[in-house]
Amino acid sequence: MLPKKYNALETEKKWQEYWQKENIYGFDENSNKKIYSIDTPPPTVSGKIHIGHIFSYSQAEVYARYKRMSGFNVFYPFGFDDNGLPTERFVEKKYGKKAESMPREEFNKLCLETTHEYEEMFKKLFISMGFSADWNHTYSSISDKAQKTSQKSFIDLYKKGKVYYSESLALWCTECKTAVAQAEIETKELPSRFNHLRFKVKETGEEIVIATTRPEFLAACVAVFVHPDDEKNTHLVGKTAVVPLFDIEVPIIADDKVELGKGSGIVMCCTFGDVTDIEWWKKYKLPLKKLVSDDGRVADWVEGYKGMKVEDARKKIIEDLDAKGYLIKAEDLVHNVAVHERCGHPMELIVKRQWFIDIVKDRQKFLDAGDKINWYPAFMKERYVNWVQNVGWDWCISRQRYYGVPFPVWYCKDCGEIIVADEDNLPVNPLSTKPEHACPKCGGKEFLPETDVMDTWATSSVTPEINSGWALNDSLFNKITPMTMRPNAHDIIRTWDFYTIVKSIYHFNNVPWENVMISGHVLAGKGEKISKSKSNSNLEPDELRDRYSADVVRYWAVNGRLGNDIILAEDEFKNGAKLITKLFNASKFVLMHLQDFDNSKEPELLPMDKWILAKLNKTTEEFKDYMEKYEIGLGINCVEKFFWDFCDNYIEIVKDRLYKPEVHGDAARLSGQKASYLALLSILKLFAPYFPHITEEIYQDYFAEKEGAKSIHITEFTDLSKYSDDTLLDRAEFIKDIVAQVRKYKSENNLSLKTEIETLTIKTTIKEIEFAKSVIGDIKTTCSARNVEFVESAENGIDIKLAEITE
RNA sequence: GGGCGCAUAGCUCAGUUGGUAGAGCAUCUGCCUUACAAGCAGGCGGUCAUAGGUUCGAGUCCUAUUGCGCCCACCA
Repeated sequence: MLPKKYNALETEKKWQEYWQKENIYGFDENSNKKIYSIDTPPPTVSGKIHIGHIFSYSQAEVYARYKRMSGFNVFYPFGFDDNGLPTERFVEKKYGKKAESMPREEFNKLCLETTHEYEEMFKKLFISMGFSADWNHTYSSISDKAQKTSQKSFIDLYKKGKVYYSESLALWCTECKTAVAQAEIETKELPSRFNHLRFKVKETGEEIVIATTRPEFLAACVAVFVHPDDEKNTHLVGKTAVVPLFDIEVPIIADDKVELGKGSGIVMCCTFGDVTDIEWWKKYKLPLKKLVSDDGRVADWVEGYKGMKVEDARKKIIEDLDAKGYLIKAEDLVHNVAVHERCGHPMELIVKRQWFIDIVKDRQKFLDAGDKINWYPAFMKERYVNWVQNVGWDWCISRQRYYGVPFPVWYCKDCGEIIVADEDNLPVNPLSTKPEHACPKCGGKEFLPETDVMDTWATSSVTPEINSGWALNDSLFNKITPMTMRPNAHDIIRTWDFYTIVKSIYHFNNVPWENVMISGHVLAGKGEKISKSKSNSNLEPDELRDRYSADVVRYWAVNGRLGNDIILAEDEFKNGAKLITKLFNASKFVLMHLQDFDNSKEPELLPMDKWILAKLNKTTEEFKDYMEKYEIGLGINCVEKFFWDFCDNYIEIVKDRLYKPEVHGDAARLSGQKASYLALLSILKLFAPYFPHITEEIYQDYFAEKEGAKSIHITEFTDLSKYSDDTLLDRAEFIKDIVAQVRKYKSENNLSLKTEIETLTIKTTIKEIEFAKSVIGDIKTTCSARNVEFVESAENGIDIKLAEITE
């Protein structure tokens, strides 16, 4: 028997342990059921799990449960992204030590230990939220399996000519001292100054004014540009400009990339202050002057400023220019600067050997792949398309860092030939091993290992391959790929989704998944991201779970529109809490009356009993329609709506029949029992994906024994299609309407709902009367009416004659 | 500058083939009703951002405008 009150915390823990022990959610490789595979996002192990994670992950979780109960063999792994720069920065911050301050091996060991500790915490939290992942299929991006997969991916792309090693321009973070990819850049508004500088034209001695925000690049100035249509300045074209302070002579060139009307209309081109500089440098084959070094300092060849940090050099050069009269004026301005998303530091452009994956050339292929995937919600596809169309750089995958998947690569010490590891030997660490054979080009036997590690996305972009055991030649690979669904939040469409598509297209010429389910973000306020500094400990996932229960938090997480950001408002948890309480109480009522029920009996059902099942059948159909469109919020909405109808109307209607067989007869009671049994069981199943704990509690209390399943979560939704009856649905609405009118009458007259009515006169059309007469017993008990009369009328209405109050 | 989303009750949000505006919270009135007072019944509260258009009918479709947000580009 269910207790009087539901103790969520205790109950939830109990069933979580049971599910683990009984391996309820394990993926069955030998099953004949159709497979539904999910490419679960591995959360980055670089801090804690916030409510935004729970929000997003719960949506996919509910979907996994829905598919499992729809008869699919669900492959739902779980992973952790625990390598690369985010992890390094996290560990550096936690211990207050920089990676370069200790031996590489020591640092890597520290990273590994720290991440494992956090992964355990993450896992516990997700389990406590009722996640039905198959915890036997967990993966970590630093594991041997992931490294092997990632290296195999690299080698495959290398062989296919899609990976290249080149000394070319890279986006460089002087704070993290590594190259980064375009996708890792954010824009930030930073204050700056527009400095108007005096240049001289060598041939005529004329003075020209050039405005720049980065005067420290003067020494690396390689040309000056004007717009070809700028009549004011076209006479300068072909002449030579003299750079102040440094007396460097550079050509003046016309190019329509110059923006008319900005500054003086004359621009300097340095290597490299911004992206336009690169374009001009390439287009006009200008010389290369490397001004910024790896650590963000001015190069040694720049007299007077060498070794200074770029920001310091900027200050000093402005002073120097001013002192010598070259600075005409300076305006303060705020402009958008490209910064590294991990550290917020402004990016530099430098030339250095890096490993790249060739993506720009194949944009169209990636766009085509995007077309083949179903995006839920559909408009999120636009973000993908928008990003792919604008990708301007090949994907730089090498990072001059320490903790990550190593490149399976050595270089011949003699001739520089690139030696790639043998696939059979993966994973390899070139730092501690050597190639098996001499250099194929020169026969050299000495090698230099590649010391860089791969970008963390280079590994997380092969999660379908890691999960399916591609690198292990696992039979699972063909079974579960392409995966059925990829869930993630919209911020990583441009990174995780895009890169995963790139890899899949290059490796298999196929899409990685059939469907993408995109979630929104949880915001702290309007347009305000949840950040660590703002996060309120009251609204941490574990706090919310303890206060409201995991089922309630899950309800909150799915109850919105797919893909939409939501503002965290604690009031919204009350909605779910209320529903849970109601579900428990209603179940308690139904089960109380089912203790002597024999489910094998098939009684002829009374009209209102048929009605509730017909209505539930319709609800189930609607539910499934929404779910197939990944609209899990709308799915539960329609179930919830039905459930309140069930409580407010059906239970009230059937109540008296269940309590008093001596008055209404055993057949009337049995009919009510049958309908109640089926209805509650179906309701529990429909709620089960959302509220896995309370539904299991109720199922185990009564239904498990009758139905014979080990858990409600491995049953399938009840098929009630034989009760489908649209005419009955209409007819029954009329009965509900009578009950509502009676309730309103009593409420308006300040009467208790159980106040007895001597005669209830129902005025309506002949058509409605017919049906109403067939359920007259139910009307009497629900309204507490001794007599019910019918009067034929064009308009619906009721008359009430109260019973005399007898003391 | 390009792309996308949002605008509905005091608050937070639903409303998906166009058909009489919904929920929770808040507020007011009443009710101990053999599941539930952490409850139940009922009330108050909305020219569905604005202006046009399509339609017998528009919160829903189209066009324009305004405000807010996100992504991308720009960063001399």
